[in-house]
Formats: sequence, C-alpha cells, structure tokens
Amino acid sequence: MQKPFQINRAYKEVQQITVAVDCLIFGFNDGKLELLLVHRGFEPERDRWSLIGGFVLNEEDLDEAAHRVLSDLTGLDDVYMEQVRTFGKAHRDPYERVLSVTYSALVLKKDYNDELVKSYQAEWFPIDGLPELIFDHKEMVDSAMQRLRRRIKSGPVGFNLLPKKFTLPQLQKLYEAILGEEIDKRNFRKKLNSMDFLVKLDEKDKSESKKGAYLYELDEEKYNHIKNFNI
Amino acid sequence: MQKPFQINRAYKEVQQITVAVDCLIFGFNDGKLELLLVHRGFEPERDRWSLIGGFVLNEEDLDEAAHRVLSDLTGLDDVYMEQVRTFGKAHRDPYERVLSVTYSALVLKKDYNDELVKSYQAEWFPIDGLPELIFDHKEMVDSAMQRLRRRIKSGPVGFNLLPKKFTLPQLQKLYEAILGEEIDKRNFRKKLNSMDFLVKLDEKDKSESKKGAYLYELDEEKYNHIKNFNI
DNA sequence: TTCAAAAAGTGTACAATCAACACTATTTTT
DNA sequence: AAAAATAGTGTTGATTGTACACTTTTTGAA
Repeated sequence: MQKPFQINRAYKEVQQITVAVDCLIFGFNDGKLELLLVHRGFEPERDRWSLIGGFVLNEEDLDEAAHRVLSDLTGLDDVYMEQVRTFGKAHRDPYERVLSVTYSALVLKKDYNDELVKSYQAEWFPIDGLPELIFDHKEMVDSAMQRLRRRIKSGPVGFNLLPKKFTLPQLQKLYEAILGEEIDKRNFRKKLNSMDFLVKLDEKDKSESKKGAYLYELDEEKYNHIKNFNI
Repeated sequence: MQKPFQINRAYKEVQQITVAVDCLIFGFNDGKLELLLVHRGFEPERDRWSLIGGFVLNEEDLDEAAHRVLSDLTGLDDVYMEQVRTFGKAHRDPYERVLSVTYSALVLKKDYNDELVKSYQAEWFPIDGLPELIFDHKEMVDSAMQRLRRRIKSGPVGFNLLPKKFTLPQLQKLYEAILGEEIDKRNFRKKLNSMDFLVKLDEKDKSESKKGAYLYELDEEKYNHIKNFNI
C-alpha cells in the first residue's frame, strides 16, 4: 500500500516534475476565430506545430508564468487569461515527463507585436483549419474551445476579442465563429439590448459594409455589474 | 527578456517542482453535504485540518495519482472524480514549493471503508461547518463547490452521492444541500419527470419518514443518453 | 380510539423566455 | 437607374419557469 499523505509529506526527496504552461491564444481576425501556433524548427518533432509554452520558474506563480509566456510572444501585458485544465499523463510528452497547465488568452489583433510574433515563427490559424499538433495539444485546444463556448454564453467575455468600439454585426460574427452556428440577428440584438450594457455611439463603421454599421461601446459601470448574462 | 520556448525546451536542467493532488471528497450523509478532511498530527501546521493529498509519482498519470490517493484513504476504486483546478502560487505552501492539482470526488457513505478512514484521522465535516484549513485549501473547497453547483444543475452527476435506490425527497434534499437553497417540490419533480430517466419501483423506503417514500432507480440506458439535463 | 404531527404526493395558472420569421433602408457598383 | 450587399427593426406562438395549497398515509401521544 501507498504511504499515506502524512508520511510522504515529510519527505524532502519526493519526486519532482517539470511543469510547463501552454497558452491557447485566441484572436478574432477577418471574421474568423484563430489560434496562434508556433512552428517547431528543431528536433524532436521538427516542422510540426505546437501551442506556445514555457516552463514555470522557481519563484514564479503559475499565473505569472502564463502571463510571461504570453507577453514574451506577443508583447501584451493586460490580457484576459484563464486557467483551463492540467494535462498530466506520465508519457504525454514522449521525450521526458512534463506536466502542463493550459491557459486560454483572448487577444486583440491590433495590440500585439507582429514582429515579435514572427520572430518566434508563430502563425495564426483558423480554428477549423489547424495543422497537426504535437503531443496532446489538440486535446488542449478542444477543451479550451469547449470552455470558451460555455464562457461566452454565460458571461461578457467575448468583448476581449473586439476593439473598444465595435459594431453589432461584428459582435454577432464573433459569437457565430466561436459557437460554430448561425444566430438570428433580431433575437441576438434583443438579448443584448435587454442586458443594457451597450452604448450606441453616433459613429458608423464603414469598413465592413457599404451601408456602414453603428459603433457601440461598453458601459463600463454596467458591464462590471451584469448579473444574468445569457446568450 | 525571457528565453523563448524553443530554447528552454532543449534544456535538460529545467527547474522541477513537487506536484501534489488534493482531493475534495464529498459525501451526502444525514441530509447534509459533507467533506472528508484529515487531521494533521505533525508539524508544521499540527492540529489543523487539510484536504487529503499525495504526491504524483514518476510513472503515474495525474488522474491515476488522484484515484490512488482516494483509494488509499477510502478503499474505493470506482468513483466519480473530476479535475477541478490547479493551484500554483510560488509560496502557497510556505515550507516548500508544491504545485497542487485538485480533484473532486463524489463518494457514497456505505461504500467506503470506515476503519481505513479513521486510521488516517480523517473526519467528515458538513460543508457549512468546516474547520480552519491549511494553506489555500479553503480556496480549493470554494472552487470545487462552485463547480459542483454548476455540474449538478447541468448534468446527472448528483446521483453519485446516492445509493442505487433512492427516494425523491432524498434527491431533492441533496440538491438543496448542494445549491444551498430550497426547491419547490412540485417543480422539482416535474422537471425530473420530463427528462424521463427515473424508474419508480414498487418499494417504499420508510427509514426517513412515517409515511414512507417510493424508491426510484436510474434507467441506465436512458441515463446514459440524456441530452438536456437541466435543473 | 381518536387526534395531532410529519412527511409524501399531486396540478394549475400566470409570467418570462425562446425561437421562428420578412421586410425596409442605405450605400456602392455596374 | 438598377442590382447587390448589408444594416436595422417587431410580432407571434411555443416552451419553460415559477408560484402556490390541499389530500394522503402513517405513527405516536393523549
């Protein structure tokens, strides 16, 4: 039988494990939901794609590590990030044991440092057209997507993928891209209206249509006190 | 600037961390939701209470480690268990760095080995009357409770806390205990009926009331194919 | 033996939310 | 001037949620 908690706990020489964070960096570009991947230019698994990751340092909180990895790759510091799930199969990485905690990040295209991203050989891929990924990274994507779908339905999280000012057609396309299904325009707007945290501006955005759509922004005060967000 | 992923990845001497699993073992006893805690009979933190935990072994999957820890304490093997969240503040354990992955388990009183539990100085505490816990274990309880509440509303998970045959008043009390609010009897039964996976038996259970309540069991076939569970 | 107490079981009506559906308005391009 | 593209706007019927009260059965006490 295994030694009980109490006794193990006193051991100093307990086995240690390499711990990584892997980031699922989502962006919404050209009406498509995309994921940022890095190309492995080295063995093993050369020329395949993976999530961006990094190891957790000794004096570093887990959340900090995730933010550092994201910031190193994109130059971004204030980003919506959320822990997703921890992957810990003994042989998930066939070369050496690494436990990986996944984080999902919602990133705005115009904000990140494009040069930096390129220098890491990173590229955006549409979520429904991902290349083959190393190890269990596909599983990580799947569980992050699942969570993202739940999250945007039950909380005002999707706005992290849009600029401060956005149009309702943009917002709807974002929801459609994430949920993978079409949404009725009128019902969608009705729900948003009923929650009452959008401010209609007097400007139109004409970049995406001939007619142009009104821009909206969040009423920060109301946005921070939404009770029953539900789409 | 931090070394990029690719370069770190090649290092063999990356820092390693002690990884533990901590189990939130829930039981439903005497109409109350309870949590199994162990008493620390040793320094540091002697005489305080903690979740049951254990370290992840070298050749062991993370999920396996959680099952092992649970099995060592309770003797139970086939238990509903789910990963909750990973706690990784650098100094969450002030004595040495330990990363902890939490798992929540739903356990049936009659099934577990009472002697074994006692031998570990473990005790059941009602969820609303927990003693002070070490480290960040209270936070672990909170996040597991939050998830449990969501789970039992959106999936048929609560049945893991009840025997094969159970009464509707028992089931309702279970929901009330977990959700922390009263539920209307008629509406509750109406919803369960509409989902159509309960089989009413010809027996009554008289242990909890004078009149006695009909026993029900799950229709395994239908239970495994419920689409829109929603309470 | 009868009465009180305790819990099980059952249905209805109103309110809120969801889901389906089609046309007009504006602008640009041809 | 007409066609194409997209923005914007309300109503209705169906479904689901919520509030609410009395009868039945049994046991234990008067």
